[in-house]
Amino acid sequence: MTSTEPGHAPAAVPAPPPSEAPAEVPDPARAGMRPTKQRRAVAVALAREDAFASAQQIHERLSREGEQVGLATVYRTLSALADAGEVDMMRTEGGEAIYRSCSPTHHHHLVCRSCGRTVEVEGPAVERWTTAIAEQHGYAEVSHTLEIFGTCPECR
Amino acid sequence: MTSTEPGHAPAAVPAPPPSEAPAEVPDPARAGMRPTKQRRAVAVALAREDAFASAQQIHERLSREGEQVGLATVYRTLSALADAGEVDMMRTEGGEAIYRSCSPTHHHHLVCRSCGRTVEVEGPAVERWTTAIAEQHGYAEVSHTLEIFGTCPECR
DNA sequence: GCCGGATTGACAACGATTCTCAGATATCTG
DNA sequence: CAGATATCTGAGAATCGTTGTCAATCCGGC
Ligand SMILES: [Zn+2]
Ligand SMILES: [Zn+2]
Ligand SMILES: [Zn+2]
Ligand SMILES: [Zn+2]
Repeated sequence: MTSTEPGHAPAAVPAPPPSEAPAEVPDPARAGMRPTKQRRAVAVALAREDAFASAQQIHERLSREGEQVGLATVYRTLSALADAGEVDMMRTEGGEAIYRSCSPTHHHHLVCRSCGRTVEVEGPAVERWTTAIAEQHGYAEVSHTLEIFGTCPECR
Repeated sequence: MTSTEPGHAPAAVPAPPPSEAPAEVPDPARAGMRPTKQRRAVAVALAREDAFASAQQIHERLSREGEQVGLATVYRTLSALADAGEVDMMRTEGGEAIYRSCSPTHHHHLVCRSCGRTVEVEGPAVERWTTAIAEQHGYAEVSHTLEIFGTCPECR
């Protein structure tokens, strides 16, 4: 996992919040798209984000940091990465699409309603339950969505 | 619940899909809104629907059946009923808001990707799990969303 | 029936997302 | 490396679901 990091780790790191994993940078190429400068910029920007972000937010951040990427391109790139499974996509209560660079395995999210801080969670039991329920009712090709919302410790 | 039907039930009914509960009609009044003709029309239309429906769909159906209700009113009514908890609201993959008249208790949905046919499901274990996970991470005021998608028997 | 606040509806306004298409680029070929 | 070619980009127009505006209408209570 941290294998890409040069092994210079000092012993006294200030305890990086044990929670988050080192946000892997989504790879356009891996998604079968040409790795253009713009796409890489979007991927990197998203990887830096520690919460779900909308296309507009990413675009705004890129602009603010000098990276000139057209809004339409940001939309296209995020949408494509999501389709390819390189990033996770969910919708705000208002219906806006928001994206996040997550670990590659199937998981769900525990999201802070206030600051957006997100924890990835896994629930094998739930996975089994959804499949079982669906099959019980004769539904095939089962998939599901599951998100948990709450107010994180920092925000209380 | 079939009490509004005259009791002429022959023994050979084509097996009404044993699945569905008798869709209760959402009550505007119960939601603290004046029970106007338009609102009742929307409520009834929704209750008749056996799948999630969008504001536009409801509006279209009403128009087709003679009931003249402004599109804006349909939007306002559905949104208000949802806020009041009289109906369930979820979003399509495309972000469109869709509504359904459901049983009043907390539940989730098993939805057919193709025809929208919906089964209400309950999972006490999942409820407990989400709460536990959230508290484990220090998140408070926990809520969650969970939907299961698949292709129903009729659509295969 | 009459009054005042709630509701409606036609239409404008909005915000997010997608489309269009000419010009810039990445990749491939030789 | 140059040229051919398919892909990608960006600015702005266009879509689309949804909400805001506001005069006309309706509802419930007196
Ligand atoms: Zn994720
Ligand atoms: Zn928080
Ligand atoms: Zn429901
Ligand atoms: Zn179906």
